[in-house]
Amino acid sequence: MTIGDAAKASGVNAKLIRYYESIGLIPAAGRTAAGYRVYSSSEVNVLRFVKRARTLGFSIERIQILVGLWQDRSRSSAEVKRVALDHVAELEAKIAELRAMSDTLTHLAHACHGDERPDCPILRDLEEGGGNCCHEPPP
Amino acid sequence: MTIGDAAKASGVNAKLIRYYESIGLIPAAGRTAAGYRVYSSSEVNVLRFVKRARTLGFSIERIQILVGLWQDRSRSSAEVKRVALDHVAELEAKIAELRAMSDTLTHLAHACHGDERPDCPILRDLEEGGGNCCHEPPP
DNA sequence: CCTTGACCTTCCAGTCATTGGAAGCCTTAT
DNA sequence: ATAAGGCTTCCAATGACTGGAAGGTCAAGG
Repeated sequence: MTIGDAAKASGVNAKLIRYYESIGLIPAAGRTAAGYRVYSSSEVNVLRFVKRARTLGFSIERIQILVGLWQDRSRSSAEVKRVALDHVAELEAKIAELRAMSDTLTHLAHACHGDERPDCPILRDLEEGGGNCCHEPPP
Repeated sequence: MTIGDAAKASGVNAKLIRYYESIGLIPAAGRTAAGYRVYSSSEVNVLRFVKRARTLGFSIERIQILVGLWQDRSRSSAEVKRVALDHVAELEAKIAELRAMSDTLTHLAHACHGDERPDCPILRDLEEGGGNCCHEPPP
């Protein structure tokens, strides 16, 4: 199997496979006499594992850990679970951050007429730093 | 006002102010005889605007548009609203993506015993590509 | 007057996970 | 023989910063 075949079989771009090899995420593939990389089905399985993990948003660093655990017969499921839950915590933090942004902007956009006039609460918020909301009376 | 003062006043790092200038997000500041950048309060206002917009997750590209609209007296609020809603749409798309990841992983982690044994549904999912979920019977 | 320390300047490099391109070699088919 | 397509390496770019090195400038204190 050449790198192109492995790419098709795993769903990971050939370019990306080389990159993963270069950063040490996957071990260096074998080579033909001409220098072409050669892949076995077990190496394709690793690539598929990596791809699925990326799809779930794991960082390369954590995927390295997961691959290590995957190939370690004496692993404990607790280790795997901890890595996964650490990632979930990061995802939730990011979601909360984006949620706050979206809610604020949605609120502002709702208050904006969206017509041909220049007056706009969105710009007013950006101008004032969002410190004083239009709905809260001054103390 | 030197760049350090402007940084304190705006909340934007001096290094970042230079970066914003280098990419053309803000116009080049005036200079003293010695070459130090000089800022007026109106320039600090622009920096604050940019900072607030970044806090809301706007890209530099969109902030450029927003600053332009902000300083355009003949703008229509509709234009501003469209930029904001485009961004909200992107935020929501990203949130949905992260939500899906988090939910999948939370589900898998829940199914994982998290003890000293090696058996782990999380690794099984990564291995199999998440294609066949444990709870769905085969057709 | 000189030094110290805090500022300012520019430029270069690295982050993260890719993606793109250029230049050149190898294999297969016509 | 040649053309197409795949493979190789290396370099550069993405977005939005952040860090550091090397050197110039300014105000205060000895």
